[in-house]
Amino acid sequence: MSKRKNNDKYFSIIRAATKIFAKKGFYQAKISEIAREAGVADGTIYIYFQNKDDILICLFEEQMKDVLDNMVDQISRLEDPAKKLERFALAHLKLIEQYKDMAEIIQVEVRQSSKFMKEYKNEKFIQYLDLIADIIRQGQETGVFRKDVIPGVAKRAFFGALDEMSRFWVLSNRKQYDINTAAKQISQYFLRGIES
Amino acid sequence: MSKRKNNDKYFSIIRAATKIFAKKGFYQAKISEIAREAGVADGTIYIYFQNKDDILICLFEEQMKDVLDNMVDQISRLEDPAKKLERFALAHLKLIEQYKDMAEIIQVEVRQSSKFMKEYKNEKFIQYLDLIADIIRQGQETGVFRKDVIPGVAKRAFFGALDEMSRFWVLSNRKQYDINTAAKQISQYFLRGIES
Amino acid sequence: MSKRKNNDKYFSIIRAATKIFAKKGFYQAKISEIAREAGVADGTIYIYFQNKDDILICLFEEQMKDVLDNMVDQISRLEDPAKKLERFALAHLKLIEQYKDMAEIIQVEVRQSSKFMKEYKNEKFIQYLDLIADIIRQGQETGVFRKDVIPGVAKRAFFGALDEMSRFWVLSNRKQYDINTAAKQISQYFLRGIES
Amino acid sequence: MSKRKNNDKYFSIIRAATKIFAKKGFYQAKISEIAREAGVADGTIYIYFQNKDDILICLFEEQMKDVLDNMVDQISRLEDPAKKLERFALAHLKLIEQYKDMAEIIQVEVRQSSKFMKEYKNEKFIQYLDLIADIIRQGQETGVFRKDVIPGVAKRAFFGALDEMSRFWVLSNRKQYDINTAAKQISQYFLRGIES
DNA sequence: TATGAATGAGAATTCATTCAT
DNA sequence: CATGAATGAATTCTCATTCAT
Repeated sequence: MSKRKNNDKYFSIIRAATKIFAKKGFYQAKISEIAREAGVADGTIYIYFQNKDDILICLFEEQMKDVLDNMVDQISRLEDPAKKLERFALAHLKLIEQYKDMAEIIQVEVRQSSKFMKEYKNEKFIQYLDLIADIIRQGQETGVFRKDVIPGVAKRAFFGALDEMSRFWVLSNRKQYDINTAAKQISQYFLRGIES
Repeated sequence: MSKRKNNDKYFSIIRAATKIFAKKGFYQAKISEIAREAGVADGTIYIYFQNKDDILICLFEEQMKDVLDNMVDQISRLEDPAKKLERFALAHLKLIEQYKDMAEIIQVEVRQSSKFMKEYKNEKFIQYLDLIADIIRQGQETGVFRKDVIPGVAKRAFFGALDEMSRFWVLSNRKQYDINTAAKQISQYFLRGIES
Repeated sequence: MSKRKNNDKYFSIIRAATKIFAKKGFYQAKISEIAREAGVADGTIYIYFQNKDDILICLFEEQMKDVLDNMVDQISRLEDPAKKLERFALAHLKLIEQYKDMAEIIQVEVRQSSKFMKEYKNEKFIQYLDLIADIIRQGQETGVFRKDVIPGVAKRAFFGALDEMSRFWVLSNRKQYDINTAAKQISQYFLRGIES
Repeated sequence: MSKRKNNDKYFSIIRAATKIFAKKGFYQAKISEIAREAGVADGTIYIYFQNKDDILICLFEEQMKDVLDNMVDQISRLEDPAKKLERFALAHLKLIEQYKDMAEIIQVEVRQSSKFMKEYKNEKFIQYLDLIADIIRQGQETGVFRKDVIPGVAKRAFFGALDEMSRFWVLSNRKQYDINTAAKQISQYFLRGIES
C-alpha cells in the first residue's frame, strides 16, 4: 500500500469529496469546499491527488472495492444460484442505502466517465456486473436457468432493474417502497423470467 | 405555436446543442461551440433561450415530446398487454438508436437534473415511465399479470432493464447484441416474471 | 429646424430616454427599454440619434433650452438685482420640480460629461450659470452688491447652494422643506452675504 | 483590524481603483485595468473585494474616514463658530485638492449611489454634512447666528457652494481662482448671510 | 422611414492549480 | 509535508449597433 494511503488526510479528502460531489455534482463542487470539509488546505489536496478528476476516480475505486468485497462475501456463502440472485438484489439495495452519497455519484457522475475521463476503465464496475453473469452461467450449468438466456444481456437487465429502483430512491430522497419488498419483487420477476 | 418556434434558428440550435452536449457533456460544451455548430452568433442563442440550462431543458422537452408521441402511437395499436410490453421494449431500443445523441444526454445529463435544475420537473420522463405502469395495471385487470406485482416497482424494473442495456450501447458505441434479440430477451424475462 | 425634429418620434424618444435615464442611469439604461417606452423599434432610434451618447446630449440640449428660456423670461421682467436673485432661486427649485427626471439626469449623468463625452461643451449649462454672474455684475454696477465679490465665484456659490438642495430632493424623493422656504432661506443668506 | 486590511494588496487595489475610476468613471473602468495598475492579477481583486461595486464602496469608506477625521480635527481646535465655518471652507477646498481623484469620484460616481447601490447608506458623507449643521446650531445657541436659519437647509447651501466650486476645479482641471480667495469669498457670503 | 432579428466584441467573474513560505 | 494567497485562462452572457426586408 502506498505511503500516501497510510495517511489519514487521504481518507479525509475522499470522505469529504464523496459528500460534496454527492450534494453538488462534480462540476459544481469546488476544491476549496472539499478542502474545508476535509479540514485541510486547498493545496494539500494536490499532494494526495493529481487533480480534481483524480479525486473522483480514487473515490470510486476505494469505495467500489469495499462494495465488491462485501457483495462477493455475501453471495459466496450461498450455493443455490436463485438464492444468490435474491441475495444480490437485497444486498445491492442495502449497499445503496449504506453508501448513499457514493450511489448518487455513480448515478450521475461516474456515468459521465466516458466523456470526461476517456481513459478510465471502470473495471470495478464491470467486475460487479460480472458477478451477476457468473451466477447466471452457474445456474445454466446446473440446469436451473434457461439455456437461451444470454448472460451478457441478463446481467444488464437485472442490474438495470435494481439500479433504476435505487436511482428513484437516491434522487427522490424518500423510499416509497420498503427495501425488502422492492428487492423481493425485482428478484422474483427476474427469477421467474429466467428459470427453466 | 409561438413565434420563436416557427423559427428555423430555434431548431438549428436545439439540433446543434443535442450534438455537442452528447459529445462533450453539458459542462464541457461551450456556448460558442453550439453557436458555431448551429451557424449562428453566440448572442443569437440568447434570443431563443434564456441561458445554457434552458437549452438543455428545451432540447429535452422537444425530443421527449416526439418520443412519447411515437411510443403512445405504437402501443395504442395493440390490445394485449403482453404484446404491448414486448413492443415497448423493441420500440424503446429503436428510439434509443434513432435519438442516439438525446439518449446519451438523458443517460448522463438529464439525470443530473435533481442537482442543477431543482425546479425542473421531468414530466415527460415520468409520463413515459407511466406508460409501462398503465400497461401493467391493464394486464392485472384482465388477469394476465399477477396481482401481487407492484406497478410502481415493476415499471422501474422494466425500464431500468432496457435502460441499462441502452446505456451500454450508448456509452460503448457498439452493439454487441442485436436490438431485436436484446428486446426479445428482456421482455421475455419480464413477461414470464409477472405473468399469472 | 431640422426635418427630423418635426417628427413626433424624435420627441417620443427624448421623453422616453429622459424617463429611463432618470430611473436607471445612463449606463444601466438599455436602448431597447427606451425604444419600448417610446413605442418605436430599436432600430428607429438610430434614425433620429447617432448613438446612445447622442440621445443624452440631445435630451439635455432640448430641455436646457426650455429651462434657460423660461428662466430668462422670468428674471428679465424684474429690475432689481436682489429681486432677480430671489426669483432665480425660487424659479430654479420650481424648475427642478417640474423637470424632475431631467434634474436627476443632470445630477448624476451630465456631470460625467467630462468623462464620457469629452468633446461635449455644456454650453447651455454655462449660459445658465452666467445668468447669475450677470445679475451680480449688474448689482455691482448699481452699487447694491459689494465690489469685492468675484462674480465667477459667487455664481457657483449661489448655484451650488441651490443645487445641493435640489440634489437632496431629487435623490431622496421627498421634500423635507417647502420649496418657498428653502428658496427664501438660500437667497437670503446669499443676498445678505453679498449686499453692500 | 481585519486580516485583509493588513494586506498591502488591499490598499494597492484601492489606490489603483481610485486613479482609474477618477480617470474613466466607474462604468468605463475595467477590472483588468485596475488590476494592472495595482500590479496584481485580475482574480486577486476578487480575494479582497466582492465585486466591482464593492471596490467603489470600500474606496469611498476608506478615504472618507480620513477626510472626516481630518476635518473634525481641524475644526475642533477652534471655539468660534464663525471661525469654524471659515476653516471648514478652506479645509474642504484643500482636501479636495489633496484627494483630487477621490473628489472626482464623489462628484460623478458616488452620487449615483441612489441608483447603483440602493442599499449603501452614505453615512460618512452624511456625517460630513452634519459637521456644518452642528457648527450652525452652536452659533445659534451662542447667539452669533440668526435663529431663523434652518440648519438642515443652511448646511446644504454651504456645502453646495463649496462643492460647486470644487466641481469646477475638479472637472476643468485648472484653478481659475486661488483656493484661499475662493474659500474666503464663500465663507464670507455665507457668514454675513447667517450672522445675527 | 421603420423594423427587430442578428451580430459579436467585450467584461466581470470563477476556480483549478501552483509555489513560496 | 502543509499552507493558502495568488494566478490568469477560460466562459457565460449582455447589449449597442447594423441592415435586409
